[in-house]
Amino acid sequence: MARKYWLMKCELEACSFEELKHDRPNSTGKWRGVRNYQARNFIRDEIKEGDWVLFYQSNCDTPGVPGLAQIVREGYPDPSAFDEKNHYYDPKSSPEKVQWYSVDVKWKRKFKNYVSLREMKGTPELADMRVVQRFQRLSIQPVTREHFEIVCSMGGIKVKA
DNA sequence: GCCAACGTTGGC
DNA sequence: GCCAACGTTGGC
Repeated sequence: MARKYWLMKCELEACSFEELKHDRPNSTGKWRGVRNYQARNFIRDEIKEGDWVLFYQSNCDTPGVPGLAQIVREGYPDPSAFDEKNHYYDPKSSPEKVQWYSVDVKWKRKFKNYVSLREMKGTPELADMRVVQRFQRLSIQPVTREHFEIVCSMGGIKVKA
């Protein structure tokens, strides 16, 4: 199975790229609380171990991609949905009838240059990338290999894909 | 803090 | 099953 590429949004407040590297065990973050069906389907069905992730920081002064992560654990039931005290609790989900899924991502590589959304919007080759479309809210987006490589080169690194 | 878009909910 | 109301996302 060919390796795939994704863009995953994370609110800066929830976990920055630096926090992922330094503050999480083994530099690995557990992606919890996705409550959108399209994003859920990607997590459950399509995202595979070894896939590359453009780690995207949203809801901050300069939204953009600081670097790369990689999928280290494929879709598994999101435990936050089962926990009544959790903000993401969903009574419609249970271990018997799982609604929502998690993946784990590991910090991989920081770009030499931060690639801001603004720069991506200004790059004609990225015009059909989802993240640059107006009002594109989907928090997990498939990325083509071509777009992935362009973003990496904007970030000043070369990735052997 | 504003506000457009869009997903979800719930009354009918 | 329609659709209005409401909530959330997220750039600006």
